[in-house]
Amino acid sequence: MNLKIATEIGKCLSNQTRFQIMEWLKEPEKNFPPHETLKHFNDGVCVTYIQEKAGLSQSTISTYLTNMEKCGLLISTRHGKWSYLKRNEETIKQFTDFLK
Amino acid sequence: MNLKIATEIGKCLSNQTRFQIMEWLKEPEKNFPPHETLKHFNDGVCVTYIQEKAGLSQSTISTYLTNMEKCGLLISTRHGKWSYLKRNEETIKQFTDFLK
DNA sequence: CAAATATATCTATAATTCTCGATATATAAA
DNA sequence: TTTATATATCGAGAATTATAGATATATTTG
Repeated sequence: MNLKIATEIGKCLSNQTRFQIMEWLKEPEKNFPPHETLKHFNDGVCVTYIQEKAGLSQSTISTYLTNMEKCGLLISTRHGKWSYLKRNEETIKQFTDFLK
Repeated sequence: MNLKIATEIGKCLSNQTRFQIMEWLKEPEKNFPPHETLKHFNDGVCVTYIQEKAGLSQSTISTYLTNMEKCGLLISTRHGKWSYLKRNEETIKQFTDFLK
């Protein structure tokens, strides 16, 4: 972890919707409906579910998630036409350790 | 810790200077000259020293520090005409626990 | 291959944040 | 009580971020 990445993570965490996404992804089963195709949450939650829950436009949420992945807060996995997002616990730990 | 305060902390941590102040204040003795009047760092570091180290204007740093105190990242203590700032480890822990 | 679906990117305007100089306030020193 | 010093607040223009609609790309399905 370095200062630049840490502040990029800070930017992602400076917005309530983005912070909430991090919270929601702690418990996908509790916060999202089951995936019809993918029968599990091993790789996280698809963009559409996150977008619907957040109530913002598709492009806005897509931008959020892309940036959150770029700074390492999220891990993105493609399965066919869907992108699934999950928390990157390793980076999260590096960030909190850096601050503490 | 709640979502609103957490995102306010995120805003403070979204800027390299502000994040660095948090880092500098981990080790005042190492990062700042000794205080002439106050002989210790028990209450942290005075605004002027932080301002000089950061290299930004007095008003900018004062605003930074005020906001960092408002969201609980820093604790401010007045001694005469000086304000001393130190990290608020309790809030920092609450924030990192909230994210994890 | 055409149509449908999911996601990503582009572009532009609105909103917010950055940063400073000017000024105000509080305290100490002369 | 005037002057000096440290910090806080105000006001404004510059810079950045927010957000959406339009469009592009990728993948699946018929």
